Amino acid sequence: MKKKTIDHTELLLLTLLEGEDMYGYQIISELEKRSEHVFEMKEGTLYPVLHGLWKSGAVECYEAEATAGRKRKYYHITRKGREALKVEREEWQTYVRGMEAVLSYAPAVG
Amino acid sequence: MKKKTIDHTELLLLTLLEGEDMYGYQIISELEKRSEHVFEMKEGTLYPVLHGLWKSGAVECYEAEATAGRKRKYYHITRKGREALKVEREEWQTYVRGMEAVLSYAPAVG
DNA sequence: CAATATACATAGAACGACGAGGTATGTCTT
DNA sequence: AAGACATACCTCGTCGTTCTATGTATATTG
Repeated sequence: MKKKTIDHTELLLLTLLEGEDMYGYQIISELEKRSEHVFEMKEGTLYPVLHGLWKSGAVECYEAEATAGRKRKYYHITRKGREALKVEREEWQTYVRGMEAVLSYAPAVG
Repeated sequence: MKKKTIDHTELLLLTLLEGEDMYGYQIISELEKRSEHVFEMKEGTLYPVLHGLWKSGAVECYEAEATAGRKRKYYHITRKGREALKVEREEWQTYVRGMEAVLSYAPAVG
């Protein structure tokens, strides 16, 4: 546990994209904002995962120009992505339930 | 997120050992029991982590005979281990807080 | 015009967890 | 008594995930 990993990266990304289409850089700043500075995702983490989601069909991608020549790649969640999100959300809940059970364990009498 | 990782292994082990001294095999079965079958830690995961905790001084180790020639290695949490546990417990809580904040995010009005 | 922020991307290293394999003893069944 | 199964320990190699470091390019600000 030395390393501070973020984990559940896909769950976080799909959750953000469920609300609205976003581009990479925006995802990083939104994630930091919404998590109240708990998560500071690095670009080296984000882009490979994002591309993986695209390859698996969980997100679609389109380019848009912001100002002048500044190009952004927006990502849009697909039906497949929403299904994956549902599964991962349930896995997360199971995981937390397990952790809480162990952390707050009180042995049964006897 | 294909792989079902246990993660936070040290936190789980130290939590168990805070309650009572345990030996490896017992840790695995206790963990499965207390987590309501969410965690099925493998020996290939457990022993390296356990040895790491020993090397870092978080646990002490002693041998005891169970029945006949059956030998068990019991692990006992140290003061150092309790301190580490406290830190990891706080890190876990921070992590969960961040996750919950993102997962249940409702944008502020405006 | 240099520094900083935005915006994308990848390669290599580090680390965690697992699968597969190994050793040995005790117990239960047939 | 043999074989299967559970207990109990252990390690090595692999794989997946994340980070660090680095690279490119444009826009803004001092």
